[in-house]
Amino acid sequence: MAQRRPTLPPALTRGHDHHQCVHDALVEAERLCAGRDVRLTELRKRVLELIWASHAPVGAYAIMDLLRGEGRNAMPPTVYRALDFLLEQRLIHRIASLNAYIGCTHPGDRHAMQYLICKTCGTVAEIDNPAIDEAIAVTTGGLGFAPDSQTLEVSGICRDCRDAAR
Amino acid sequence: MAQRRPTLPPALTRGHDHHQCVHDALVEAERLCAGRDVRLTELRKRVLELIWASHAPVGAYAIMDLLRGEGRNAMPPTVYRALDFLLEQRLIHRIASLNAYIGCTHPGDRHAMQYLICKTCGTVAEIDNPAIDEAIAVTTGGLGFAPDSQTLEVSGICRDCRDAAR
DNA sequence: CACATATTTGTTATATTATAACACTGTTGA
DNA sequence: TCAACAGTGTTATAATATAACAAATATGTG
Repeated sequence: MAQRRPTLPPALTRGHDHHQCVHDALVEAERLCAGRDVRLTELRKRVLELIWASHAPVGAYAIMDLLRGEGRNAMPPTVYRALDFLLEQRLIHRIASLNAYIGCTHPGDRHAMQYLICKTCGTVAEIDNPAIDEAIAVTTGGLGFAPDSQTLEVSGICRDCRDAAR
Repeated sequence: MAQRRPTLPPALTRGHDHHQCVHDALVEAERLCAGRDVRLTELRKRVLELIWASHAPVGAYAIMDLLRGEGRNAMPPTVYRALDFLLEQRLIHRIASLNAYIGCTHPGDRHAMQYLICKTCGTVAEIDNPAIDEAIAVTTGGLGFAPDSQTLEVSGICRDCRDAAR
């Protein structure tokens, strides 16, 4: 098994082409859904795009307002059903401590959720450190606990905000 | 600095004296609050006791119902304020993925939240594995991210429930 | 003790997040 | 063509949490 290197979180990658980044995420989503034989409908795709467009976690009701802003008469179930689909397909994640949703940066491979949440600017960075997973596996294994999903949400202040504060 | 050994979570310790365990938690809470010069009032103490008595995470509205059951006319703010106090004093933790609260098993020392949540029986085990903290510290340090709080919530099936299923 | 102050609790109202239930529409395949 | 199913619309409501202000209780000081 190839060792994964910790990925540099997009939100911490200054000056990236955000438009391109959203586009790539949509293309990848199309590809994955086609391969899984599930339908990335217009609505689902639009919700995914709105989530990616912010690059920060978005609440369900914020998404609803955005949809309404474009003339669609969106009610909560409409949004939540789209979110449920995207969550199931692991194209987005839910950040429980924020009641908000964010695009998954590597939706192809099943993986644990690991997030750094900046309290100051609100950006969230998805990290991917195998060492964390291993440490968790040691503990769960020792206790006979069979994990099937997890979320790690670290709240703090990102480098940019710390630099700006000085 | 002394190396902490992973603690055996109370919920996974079969046959423990639960009454004693609740009592100990309350005594420890009294001690900590006295030392910190904050007031563990009757209401706050009762809420803490109700949370400990369940040994599984309890929702705010469940606590409200319990208080009402004993004649107290509890409204949401009453409960949430008590919860806020207990959270601030780190006598309880909030499990974001469940919108529920649970007693902290070692409230004396500031520590990261690490929980194993059994989907079958609903019990939650607080774990304390320094290796997880270290792995997280490596990543946050490398990214210049200054963490100040975190939650790790692992959902799965505990040993007892797996054994019972066979 | 008496009083001023601050803390805690009560009360009313409302915000925020999420789901249930059922009707309608569109897509797919026989 | 039409039966079956998946997806979306619509109405209502559940579950979780907070704002704002009033009343009660505790604490420190003269």
